[in-house]
Amino acid sequence: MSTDTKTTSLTDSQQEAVEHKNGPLLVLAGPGSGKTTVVTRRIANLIASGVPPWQILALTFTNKAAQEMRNRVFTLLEQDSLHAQGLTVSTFHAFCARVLRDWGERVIGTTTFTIYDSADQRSAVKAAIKACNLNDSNWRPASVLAAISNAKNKLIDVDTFEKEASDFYTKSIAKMYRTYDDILRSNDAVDFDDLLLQTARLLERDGEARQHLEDRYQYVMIDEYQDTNHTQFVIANKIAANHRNICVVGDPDQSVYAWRGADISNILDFEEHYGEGTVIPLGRNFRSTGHLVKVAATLIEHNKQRKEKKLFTELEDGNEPTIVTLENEHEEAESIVREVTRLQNEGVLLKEMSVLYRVNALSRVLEDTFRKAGIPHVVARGTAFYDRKEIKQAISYLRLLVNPKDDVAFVRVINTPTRGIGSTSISRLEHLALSHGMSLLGASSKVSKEQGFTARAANAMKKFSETFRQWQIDGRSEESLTAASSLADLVERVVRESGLEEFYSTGSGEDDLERLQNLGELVSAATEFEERFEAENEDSSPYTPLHLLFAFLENVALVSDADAVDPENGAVTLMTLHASKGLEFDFIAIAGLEEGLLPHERAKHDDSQMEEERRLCYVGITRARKHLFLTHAKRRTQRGVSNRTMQSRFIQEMTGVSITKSPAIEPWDVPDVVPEESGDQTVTVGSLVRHKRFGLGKVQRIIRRTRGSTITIEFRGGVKHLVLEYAKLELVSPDHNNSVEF
DNA sequence: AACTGTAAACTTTTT
DNA sequence: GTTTACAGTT
Repeated sequence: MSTDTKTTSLTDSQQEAVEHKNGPLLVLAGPGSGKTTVVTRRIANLIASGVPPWQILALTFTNKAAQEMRNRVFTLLEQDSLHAQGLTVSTFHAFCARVLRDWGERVIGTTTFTIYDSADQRSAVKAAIKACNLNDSNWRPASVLAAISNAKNKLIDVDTFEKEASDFYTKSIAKMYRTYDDILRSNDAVDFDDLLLQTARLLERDGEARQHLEDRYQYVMIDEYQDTNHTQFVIANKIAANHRNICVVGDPDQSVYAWRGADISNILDFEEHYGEGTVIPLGRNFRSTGHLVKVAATLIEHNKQRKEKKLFTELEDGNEPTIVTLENEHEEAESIVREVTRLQNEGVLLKEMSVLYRVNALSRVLEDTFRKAGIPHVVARGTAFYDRKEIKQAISYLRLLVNPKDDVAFVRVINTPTRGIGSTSISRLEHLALSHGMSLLGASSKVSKEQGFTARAANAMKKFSETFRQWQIDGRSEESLTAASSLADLVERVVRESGLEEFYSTGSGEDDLERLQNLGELVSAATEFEERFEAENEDSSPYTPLHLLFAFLENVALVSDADAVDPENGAVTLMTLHASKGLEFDFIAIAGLEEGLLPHERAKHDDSQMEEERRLCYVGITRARKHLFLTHAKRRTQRGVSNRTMQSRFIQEMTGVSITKSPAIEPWDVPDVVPEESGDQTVTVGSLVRHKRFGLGKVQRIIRRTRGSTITIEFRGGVKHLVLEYAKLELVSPDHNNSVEF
């Protein structure tokens, strides 16, 4: 809630939570109950009552949540002209990364580790499966990884896992778990789960580290406590073991991450864990109008494994939620776009509207429809930029620069762009590195023809390692310490001297120009990061470019989709239900309320998973302040095939409260928001057409078939042969001979 | 070694 | 409908 100031009045329970100082405290905060207000005011209150800010640790799940909390505490404190110097507000993962930067030597043997993303994890686990001589068609990387991740979330390290393994399956996993971890260790790398697991192990095993951290953080706060896993519980619990000043905030009804190892008993058993703890329920909803609160409450009451909790509001009844049945996903998207337009005319701002869905795959049709209608929109995908091929390549160069032991990064870049080093040369190098106990980059400087390398490969490898040596020397140089943009300079230099820039500027590929621009954007991102970093660390000693690069890469590794939600831009936000947790909008549309989608197919045969789906729906509904628009389509095309659907059981469960069911839209009722591009338009030889990716082009030739007609078009970047039905061409100027229908 | 085209798997949700 | 893996070709 943006209206938060020190003078806003609080309810008695809110007040009690804010003033609670010592001892364990659980705040059971229903949706819209002013949770963030309570947490931020409590922090401000602690500081005002004399607690030094650096003794306070507040943990969240996303960077965005951390940032918002930090900002609001700062705002509160400024009015009292106090300082928040040293206050730690961070995500669990970023906090653990920082702890391991200080103490990592004792658990993982290094403090300068690289954080592996899911693609890196995949490479590592594939290597592990191979090293264990197991068949990788029986052992799919994804499921092995899931098993390992599961163990790590439950604080089961390799040794423990091995001891407990009894059957063939578990023993095989144990073997791969060990090999996988060995690979990570020899590469000086950790995965996401390791950040938590290794921190927990540190706290359990190392008295000195534990002492240091519990002395430093006298007050611990955890947001979204229902989403913590066992490992996170142990981390918080160890830090707070002695002073017991732990305050957790959460709502069991909003627990939607059990699939990722979140352990709901953490919040349910809080009172058992901390005998004399205080529990404060916040049930009054300040966010949503009456009808919406009622629908949400009615739905969640269908969950059986649930602590009964009253959810109520004193706001007016407001609008009734609308449920609409549509023929297919295109009509669905159109109906949402129309509703957005209608509300926009009523004065609701686009940035106060959001469209939610169960799976990312649903975003495509919605996106297309919004684009065609010309309505500003953003898809919340913070990770998308860093998933791009060219960005991954550049990042791999940078990672190898700060961590020469990162063999996964080495393999990714040694021959991109191509330098005449193929798979045989690489496996030869791998053997060489293994027998000398060296990293691949280290070994690459030592190759010679005598070891069986071709002259071309040997020279290319030597040149490659020499480039890195030079970057390292310059990255450590004291000279650039005072330079205003040392990090951006370094990134730019790596992009250039790695050959990536040249590769994409001279390449013949159609999206090369875009890729080149993205590389430019990476440099801008580095500049931005550098400015922010320096503003936040003003009084620290100057950093070398390599130090900055280290921090930049850590930042890149820990971005999430939810971080991309920017309330400042005037656009409708499209995102998954999961990503919407913790946010609120005037208008919420939820698409795809169908069996198999919401609830998802995989939850159908498991009661507790089904309840999680219901909670997910509940989370979505409770994001809305004033308008709720629920849709389902009778047919939906997924993976290229159209299927009949059944409406979600959740729709039935919500009836009994006021709901407006709009009839399906009749064909003649479809407004002109979405002009069909094809229709009766024709493309002919000589026509000017526009293609989404290739741009403008001239039609040279058309080969007609009943299905799959091919069309030859001359674009600026070259001649292309496309299948007419799929090309999604836009006619720019028609020509009237030899016409062909779309 | 590098490039090209086709088969197959894929989709739940994410730090 | 998209991405990745692999096989075949130059």
